[in-house]
Parts: sequence; structure tokens; C-alpha cells
Amino acid sequence: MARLPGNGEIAQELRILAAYLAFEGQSIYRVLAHQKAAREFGQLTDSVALATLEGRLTQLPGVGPAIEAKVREYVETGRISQLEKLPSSYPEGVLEVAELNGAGPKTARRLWDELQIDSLLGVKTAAEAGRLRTLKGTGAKSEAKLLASAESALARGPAPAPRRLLGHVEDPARRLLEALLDHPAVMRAEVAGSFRRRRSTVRDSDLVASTNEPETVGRFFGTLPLVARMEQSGMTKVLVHTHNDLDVDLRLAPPASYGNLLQHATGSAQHNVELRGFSQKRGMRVNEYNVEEFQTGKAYPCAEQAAVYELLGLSWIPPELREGRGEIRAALEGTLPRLVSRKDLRGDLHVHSDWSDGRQTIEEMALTARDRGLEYICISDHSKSIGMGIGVADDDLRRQSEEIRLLNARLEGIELLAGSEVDILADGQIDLPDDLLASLDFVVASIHSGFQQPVERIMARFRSALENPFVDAIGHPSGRLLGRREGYALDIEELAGTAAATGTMLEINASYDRLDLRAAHARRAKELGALVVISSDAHSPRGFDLLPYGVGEARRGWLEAKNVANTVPLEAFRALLSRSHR
DNA sequence: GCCGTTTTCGGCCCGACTGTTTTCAGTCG
Repeated sequence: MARLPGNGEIAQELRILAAYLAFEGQSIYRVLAHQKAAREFGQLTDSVALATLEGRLTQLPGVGPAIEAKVREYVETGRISQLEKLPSSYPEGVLEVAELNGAGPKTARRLWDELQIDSLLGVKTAAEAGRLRTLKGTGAKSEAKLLASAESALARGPAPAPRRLLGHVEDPARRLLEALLDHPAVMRAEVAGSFRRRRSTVRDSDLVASTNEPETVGRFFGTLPLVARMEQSGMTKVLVHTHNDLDVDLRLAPPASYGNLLQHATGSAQHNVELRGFSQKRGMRVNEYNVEEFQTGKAYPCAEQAAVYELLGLSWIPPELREGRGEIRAALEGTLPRLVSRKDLRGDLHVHSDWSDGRQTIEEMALTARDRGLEYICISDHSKSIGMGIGVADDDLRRQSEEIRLLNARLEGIELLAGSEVDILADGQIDLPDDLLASLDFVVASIHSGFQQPVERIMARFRSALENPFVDAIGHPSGRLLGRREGYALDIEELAGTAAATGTMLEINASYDRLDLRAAHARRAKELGALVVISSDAHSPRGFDLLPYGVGEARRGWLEAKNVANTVPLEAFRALLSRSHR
């Protein structure tokens, strides 16, 4: 066996198989089972391939003997015979047709059966010729909708509509929310969905509002300046598309049911599926209007969403945990974590200044940090190897430390640590001499080169950095840039295990295009006993406003304040550093 | 296809909106 396939690759095979099964018209539950397994694999930090070979795969929820056999075949032979047979009987293009907005497996099947359409181009040509409307159940409107979505899919290429960075959706979502809250008929409103769960990327934006005049509010929403067009509008739901191509879903409920709607619209879908399954076993039905007791037929609308969980006998589950990753069991047993919050953060250990690629002086950054309620920050400009003329030369770094000590004597209400973001070079060496490293208060070591190296080389570099007594933290450990770069191969088990053993912290970089460690890795780091540090990587005063994104990712990783080193006062923080123990 | 302090068989979350139907299927979240 040359190479074990990655989790994402296996998940993708199962998703394609699920799409074909749907196209074939097989039981929707069979389709859902494959999709569920694919989702499970996509979220797993452990290797699916390894778990398969070791016979542990069926321990995962949603994986039974049939799916295990398919995964095993794929791991051992690189193919799934069931999947290989299917494309020869159905052209591959039918799956693209099934993905069209307004189409689905049933429509794709009818187009193929009755009009021999097997591609996006085929849909476009047939629609333009007015042939789609000859189908029973498809009229002129459906034809126009399919034409429009086929054209935009053809223009976009085969990739699905990209997810957007949470940080890029924050502003339009909040502006729409504020406009809603300004309307006299709106009592309460919030952004729900993956935004509220603080997922690093979102597909669309979900808003909920409480009102007794849903039609008025719905109409008003469609006229907001950000809105380009209305896609749907009913009594409880309005779907619009904004000028910057964001789909926004507004759901409306009377005040008495607002809590039910907010719970429902926050999701995730998987969380809601599990919550409803759980409530069924307890004789209750949960929907967006109320919680209903089967036996008595009594319905309990909830103005507050906490009441939904309370009625089910569960403690309140923070939105960031609602992903179907064991939170319902934990809520039942009362073992949910007390999640870290922004106000727990006392320090920021990764801050740049105009000594390297930052835009403000050290003093300006310090004063802004103090305004943001921080007690200490570490100036960690890039070391010399970063290139592009922005790294700080060794002698300059010594001078910078001096300046920092002078500033500390002068500034009130904020402590500065002298530090550096050093490079873990391709051979694992740190690019500063030991005496210089030893003179610094805090050192974060990052990989900025050699991204293409295989996992063994990357991990050897990390081992070398982790074992260096003067390295206090590993910066943005996976190197990912959301939507742009996958990041290098990373073995989180080994990284977190060694970090725990050497007392080295792992950073959650709060820049919203990094969020690295990602939540699943942060959760594993916590389980393995490694300390995390949430850092802004600020390059300007506004950079401190990124910290909440890092906190969101940490919360999604089930982290408590005690798992995050920069929640303690400076003296206690110093005591946590590995250098203080050597 | 998966799963079980209601079940090893018979369920599987639940409802809104649209278009094209004279009562509902398909899609979406």
C-alpha cells in the first residue's frame, strides 16, 4: 500500500456515491446515510483510512458494515466498484444538473430520461429552445430559473459556490440586522445560522426577527439598499440576494415563539436532527413554533431559546457547540464545558509593529491594546528570515527589546513583553541564536516556508522547535489560509502530544482568514493536555478586533478559560512558560 | 444504510415556499 487516502478524499467519494444513489431514485435514507458518513469523515481529526485498516471504523456514529466495506475497498484498492459501475450507466454531467439551483435528483433524472439532457450545456440549450416546459410539472417559470442557474454555473465553472469568510460577512449581516431592529414593528432580531455558531466560513446569512406584522417586515426587508433582489417571500420567510452576492434568509415569528425560531435557525442541521431525535424518545416534538408533548398534546411556545433546551431536560448549549459532536449527551449529563469568552482574555501574545510589517509604532499598539482591555501584549515582529525586507535583524531586535523596557517604565496600565515571531527553517532550526532567544520574554515559532514538505518532514521541524527550550508557542500551526491555501500536512496527535509534554503552547491565530488551530484541532489539543494561546496577530490597531474570531474558534473547540494561557494575569502567565521550568 | 432505556424491524426532524397542481411533488434549509 503506497499511500493512505485522506479523510477529505474518502468523504468526497461517498458524497459522489450518495449523489448517484439519489439520482437513481434510491431510498432517501440510504442517500442520507452516505452523506452523514461523509460529513463525519470530513470532521474527523483521526485518519479514516487507518481506522478502517484497524477495524475501528464502525465505532463512528453513522458507519455500519456496508459503508465500512466501501471505505475499506477504497483504502485498499483506490476505487469503489459500485461507484465505478455507475458512471458507465449514467453520464457524469447529470450530477452537475442535479446540483443546479432549483433542480435536484428528481428533476435531473427526468431531464435525462425524457429529454436525454446530461450536462449543464444541455440544460441551457434545451431551455433556450423552450423544450424544458414540455415536461409535466415544469412550466415557463421553472424553465427560466433552470436556464439562469445553468448559465451562472457554466460561467462559474464546475466548482460549487464558495463559502465566504465569517469576517467578510460580519459587516453586511450586521447592517441588515441594524436596519431590521430600527423598524418599529420588529421587537427583537438576531443573526442565526453558521454565523451565530461562529463557523470560520459561511454559505449564507440567516436572520431571525420577532414581529406581529410579518408581511410588513418582509416587504420592508426586500427594499433595503443592500438588497439586489427578492428570491422568495412568504408569511414567515423571506429570501433575498444582496448586491455583493450574499444570500440572506430572514425568518419571522411572533414574540411568543421567537425562542423556538432562533433555536431552529441557529442549527446546525445535524444538531437539530439529533435534538429532535432525542426529544422524540422523550415524547416531545420540537419545531420552530413550540415544543409539543405527544401524550397531552400540549404545546409550549418559547419566547427564549434557553427554554427549548430546558423543556427537554438539557442544560443550555452554546451555539458554537451545536454541531452534533456530542453536545446533547454532554448537556444531558451536565458536563458541557464553560467556554472561554473574549472578556477572559488578559493578554495578546502575537502583535506586530512598524519594526517589521505592522503599520503602527510599538507605543501606539500598546495604547490601543490597553483601550481594548488587555493587560499585556507581546511585540513579536518577524525575525530576519521572513524575507521581503520586513524581518528584523538580530541587532535591531536587541535594540527593540531595549525600547520595550523603556516603554514599560513609562506606560501605565499595559505591560509589554519583548518577543519575536521566529521562523522554523526547512531543516527545523530556529533562525535566531540561543543567547538572543534567551533574552526575549516570549517566542512564537512559525513555519513560513517549505509548505510542500511531506508530513514526516513537517513534523520533524515541529519536534525540533517544540524541544527548543526558548520556543514558548507554535504560531498558526497548520499554515492554512481559508479559501486560498490548504496549509501543510499536519499530524495534530503528535503536535499536541509533544506540545503538552514540552510545555509549549499552541496558538489559535485569530485572523479570520487563518483561525489556526482550527476548532477540531484545538479540541484535540485540549484533550491531549496542551495549552492554547489565542492571539490576534495584529498588524494595526484594528487587528485587536480580530480576537473575538479566535475566541469563537476556541469555543467551537470546546475550550475553557483554563485551557487558554492568556486568560491569566501576567505573573501567572510567565509561570506557565516552558522556559520558566528549565 | 443505520440504529435501538419504547423497536433487531420499521422507523428515520420538520416545515416553508414555489410552481403547477385541482391536492401535491420537489427543493431547500
